[in-house]
Amino acid sequence: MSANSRLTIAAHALAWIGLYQRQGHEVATSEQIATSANTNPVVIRRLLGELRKAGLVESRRGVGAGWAMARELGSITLLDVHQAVEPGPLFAMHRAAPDQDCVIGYGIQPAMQGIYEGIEETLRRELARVTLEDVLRDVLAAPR
Amino acid sequence: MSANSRLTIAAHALAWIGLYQRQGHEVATSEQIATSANTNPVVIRRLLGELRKAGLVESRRGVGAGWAMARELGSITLLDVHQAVEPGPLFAMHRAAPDQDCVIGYGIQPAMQGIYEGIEETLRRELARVTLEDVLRDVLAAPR
DNA sequence: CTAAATGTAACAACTTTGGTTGCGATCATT
DNA sequence: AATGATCGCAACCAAAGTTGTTACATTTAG
Repeated sequence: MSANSRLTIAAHALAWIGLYQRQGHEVATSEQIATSANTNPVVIRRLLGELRKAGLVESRRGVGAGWAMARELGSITLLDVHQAVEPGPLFAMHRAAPDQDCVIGYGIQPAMQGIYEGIEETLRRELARVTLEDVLRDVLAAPR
Repeated sequence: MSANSRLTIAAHALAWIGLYQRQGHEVATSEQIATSANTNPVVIRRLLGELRKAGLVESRRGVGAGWAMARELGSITLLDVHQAVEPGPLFAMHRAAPDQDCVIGYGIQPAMQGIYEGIEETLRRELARVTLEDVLRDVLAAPR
């Protein structure tokens, strides 16, 4: 699987905005976040754009533009973030439909879909147990 | 990600071999399995090659060549299969190291790694609950 | 010796991911 | 009204991963 870094970067950006606001600032810019995450501002804006669609952050344009949390860090879980930035299932089915004249080919997809559904439900439950407040706490707890 | 179909195809191949052997055959060929899975024999051989490295199947060459289970279906879990064919973590870190002079940039990776480790452990536990015997049963239980 | 299948390398097509550039739209401040 | 910083978004690119395909040497029972 091509593991990607979307969830990591999204959590990074949200923790950054959350901390920055607690330090008294109104909004954070994609440029500031990109510097911290060592990536391009457009990458950050793309991700934050999806998080805005999900209602997790807000953006302002014009003078004093930037990003702010739309909800408390403690009320947002990694599941919210994951669903906002990571579409699609964990495991894929066959690229081309298997042979329907074969017993295995006929039954394999419903079988695996049922199994995968249970696994993904467990994954969702686990992601939902971690809030951005937890993430920020862990980040700040790093030694030195 | 990019979700891929390795685990699905591997489970398909193993269920096919297992059922075929229960029907009294010694070995199954990559050609037969590829027909059922609607893919190329080389794709199947590649996957089975990794499963052989993991000790789940055996292969014979020469006349009467093909593949056979090395262990009982009931003793192999989807975790075994997953670990054999899907290397790497579920979630990736930043592509380039984040800014170590930033509090968030400094602490984000250890924080997320700790969180991800817990989630992946849960995923492993869940995969380990399903055996290939369960998969074959579900496959054969498909209606019609 | 032969035929059938594995083992493996090489390559192509396609998709995903992340990075980059460019530019119009926005808007508080002046 | 002009300005300048920033967002919003489209377009494009490079790198990597996935799957399919061809080719061919190797193996081995009969």
